[in-house]
Amino acid sequence: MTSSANIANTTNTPITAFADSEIPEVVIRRLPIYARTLDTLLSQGIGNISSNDLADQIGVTAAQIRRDLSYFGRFGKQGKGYDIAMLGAEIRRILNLNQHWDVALVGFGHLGQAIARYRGFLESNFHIAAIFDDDSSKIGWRVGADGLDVLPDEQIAEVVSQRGIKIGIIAVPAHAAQKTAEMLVAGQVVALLNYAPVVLQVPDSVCVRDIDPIAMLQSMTYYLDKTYHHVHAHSNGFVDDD
Amino acid sequence: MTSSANIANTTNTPITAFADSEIPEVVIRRLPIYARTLDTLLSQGIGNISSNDLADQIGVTAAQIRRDLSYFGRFGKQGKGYDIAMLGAEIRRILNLNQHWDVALVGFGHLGQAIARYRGFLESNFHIAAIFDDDSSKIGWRVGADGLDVLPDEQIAEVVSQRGIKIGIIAVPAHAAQKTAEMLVAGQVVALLNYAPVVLQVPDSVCVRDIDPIAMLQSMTYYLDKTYHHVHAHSNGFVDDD
DNA sequence: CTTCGTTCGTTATAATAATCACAGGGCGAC
DNA sequence: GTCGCCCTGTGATTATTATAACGAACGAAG
Repeated sequence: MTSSANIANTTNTPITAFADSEIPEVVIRRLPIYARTLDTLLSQGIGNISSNDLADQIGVTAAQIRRDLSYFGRFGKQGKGYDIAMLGAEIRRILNLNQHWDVALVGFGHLGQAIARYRGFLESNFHIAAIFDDDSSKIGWRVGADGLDVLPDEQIAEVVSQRGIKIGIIAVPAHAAQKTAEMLVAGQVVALLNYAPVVLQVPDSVCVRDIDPIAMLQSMTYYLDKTYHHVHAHSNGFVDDD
Repeated sequence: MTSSANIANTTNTPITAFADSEIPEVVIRRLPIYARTLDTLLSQGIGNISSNDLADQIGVTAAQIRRDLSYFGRFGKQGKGYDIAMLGAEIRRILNLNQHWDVALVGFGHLGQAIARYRGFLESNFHIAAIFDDDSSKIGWRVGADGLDVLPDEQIAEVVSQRGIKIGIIAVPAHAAQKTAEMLVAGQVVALLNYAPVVLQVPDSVCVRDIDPIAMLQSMTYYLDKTYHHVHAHSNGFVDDD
């Protein structure tokens, strides 16, 4: 059975099988932000923090943080707050961030190359272990420090399943995204990070996250125009009153 | 008063002033996907569609689509469904997508350059109208078809406010993101698309959307390991049983 | 040893969002 | 016309998520 991935990964009820746990998916999505914030605090030499102060840093309520964490255990001390190093480690353990995760990148155009070079990735616990493209002129390129070859996309399923890669990044044009998703799924990939502006149809067991900057901008202009519709100054100096 | 932007732009209740309308923000976030899907259908020569069929395409329920649209009016016909061209136009009107929006891009490293080149942007109704960087070696670069100059970031507030730019894209390293946000806000920008992995502290009146691929991956590995923790095949052919 | 201020974990409550379900409009067939 | 089917829009209901509130734990100070 196939169901399409949730819209822009917003609140949408995940009827999906990967999230049938008792812990709400929204909570899981907040954990990486908690972990990252704790890392920052730790690097500033701070040893512990109350849910209140942490909440201020992150922009949520203290109750939400305490509630979120309570799904997983009791990590704080009354009167004291949370030990930052310990809580960070706990969250990373919960999210399985203590291991490195191999990732397959499909699409090596501008976007794919930018992803491959992105410092955030290089510094993370995710490692691009295979790169694919359908453009024969790109096949065989040597990429990065570990000399990765760009492989033809027909090999996705075979290579990915052979290497046990469970995470795929889709950085292909919209028209090729669904096909790409299917090839990755055929190779037993169960998590997809999708940069293509399409709603992927994948089995319920596959977890999808969409990165969709245009949709984000478009959802913001809804609010924008409430105030800025009538007079819009352009860079040519003229004023455009529609 | 300043509040930090909501976590990863997930469900979080928007206490923020920009969203104090009666229409839920989650609904607004779905509209761009509806619009895009309708565009695709239209380009396939389909003239109208029922909420049921549209729901299948998008991966939501039909009731949700009907309910979402009902916030804005009555666009369908009983027994017939929605006229695709008309509904698409209505949604674009609601989202203020009928005008072009000038955008300021801050940060012209790998990421910023990839954004500037990204086809999705070029084809959208958003137009990069100013580019800033703090690296003096990049200042003065001529960029793109319209010969944009890369400007020093001290000029952000001045240039952005003078040109009436209301949308900013933050593509700077994490450590510079907060300062960048402040400069943009000082220039009267009211919508921020933030690629930096930090929670921005901005006034309630400013709308922020975060793009955070690492956080997305990290939230997916929570589910992954449930099944794939014990045996993790590496590309070297060995099997790593932790 | 007791008191006091602090802060957690958790239960109870409120707010939000999604779904159900159905009345009624619309259209084609006959 | 009227029957039957399809499909919308929306009130009612349920599910989910966030917030509030508070008892109990901890530690410092006297």
